[in-house]
Amino acid sequence: MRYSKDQKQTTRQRILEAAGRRLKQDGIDGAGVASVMSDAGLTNGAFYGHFTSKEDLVANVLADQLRAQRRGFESQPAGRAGIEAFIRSYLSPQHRDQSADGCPSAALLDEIPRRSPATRQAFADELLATADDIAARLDPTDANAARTDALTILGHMIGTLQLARALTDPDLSDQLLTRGAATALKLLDNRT
Amino acid sequence: MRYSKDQKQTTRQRILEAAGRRLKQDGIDGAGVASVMSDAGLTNGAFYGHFTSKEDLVANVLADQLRAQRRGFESQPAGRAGIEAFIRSYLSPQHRDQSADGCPSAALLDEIPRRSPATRQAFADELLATADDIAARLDPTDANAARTDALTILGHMIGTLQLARALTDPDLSDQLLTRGAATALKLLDNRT
DNA sequence: TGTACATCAGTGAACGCGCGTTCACTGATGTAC
DNA sequence: TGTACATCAGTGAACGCGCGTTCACTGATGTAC
Repeated sequence: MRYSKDQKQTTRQRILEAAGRRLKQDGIDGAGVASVMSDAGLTNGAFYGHFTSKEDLVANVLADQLRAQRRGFESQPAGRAGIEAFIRSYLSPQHRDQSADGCPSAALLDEIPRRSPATRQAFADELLATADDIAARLDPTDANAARTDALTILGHMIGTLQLARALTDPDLSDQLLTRGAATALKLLDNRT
Repeated sequence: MRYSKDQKQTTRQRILEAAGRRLKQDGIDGAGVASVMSDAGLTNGAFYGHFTSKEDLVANVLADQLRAQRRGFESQPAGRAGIEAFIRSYLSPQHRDQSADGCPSAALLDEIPRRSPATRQAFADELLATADDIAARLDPTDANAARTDALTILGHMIGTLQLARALTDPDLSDQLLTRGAATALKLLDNRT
């Protein structure tokens, strides 16, 4: 069958989104091409019309997910208030309980160093773009120091969320999220 | 062949150690039973004389790795100085570059929530034991608040190390480690 | 003390299965005349 | 405008491979007599 003009791009995006959810839910190694394609309402074979390999998909999914997250951050209120809103929603029980819809870094960060150089670079580039978005609100006068501070806050948030997800005691996990968010806010205002 | 009295225990420990390195290097899904056994100098078949399944191995490896890390922490100087030494060595370039010999949480934390309930519980129990060790040095008078603070510091350290490993720019990664360590020490002394 | 046997940690080939990937094919739509 | 053909996104069966797991077997050592 032949489809309308931008059908292929639409399908590609559908695969990327289905893959985003699958990878974040099951891990990169745990998410098979067949299940991703099935989630996207397609069959195996169509995959290689859109991506050259699973690793090519992984790189594109990570970039796509990080861009989507960045768009979410950019839509927050300007300045410090936007960072605060981002931190509070990031370290919320909802985010903890909805990995498939959540931050790709929290779901997959420790798997990144094991991927191909191209995948690692795609991830690093997009993550730095997010860090720079945060940095621009932290301190527009010293981009370099602000970037490192933004990365430090991101690392703190990612590690806290991962740990909250790993704990089996729900009350303790809630307490960690609350404490972690308070700490992140403190890092915002006390950067020296 | 029949072996000396505690040969089996020794072999089991050898498998656990080989598996620890493999899992931390290749991820849980990425580390096969055959390669673990080969690393331990054994063949496939012997595996099931020691563990009932790969998942059984995973739970035991995580517990074993966390206990070993805790022993390392306990051998540090007493009090705050010991925590400081722990933080500095944790957020060092050496630790970043030697995942196989390093912290199991940094290598595997985002994979824990996808494992079986028994594995998750084993991980959570041993991690909390470490958190309580740290907490005891933070504030012996309020164990509950200190535990949450210890978890917050641990989450911060784990996320920072993971992020430093994921960055492709070595200078930026170094800066993040330095900044992350300074921040961790600040969290130590400024717990309110 | 010497011999026969039982034990059991470890061997290594084989199992079914799902993985990533390939490829001959389909068939609805756009294009040419 | 109507018909014939080319295009190409998607189908679905098949490929080799490595996975976790099973199992009949080996053979050095401990035990019994």
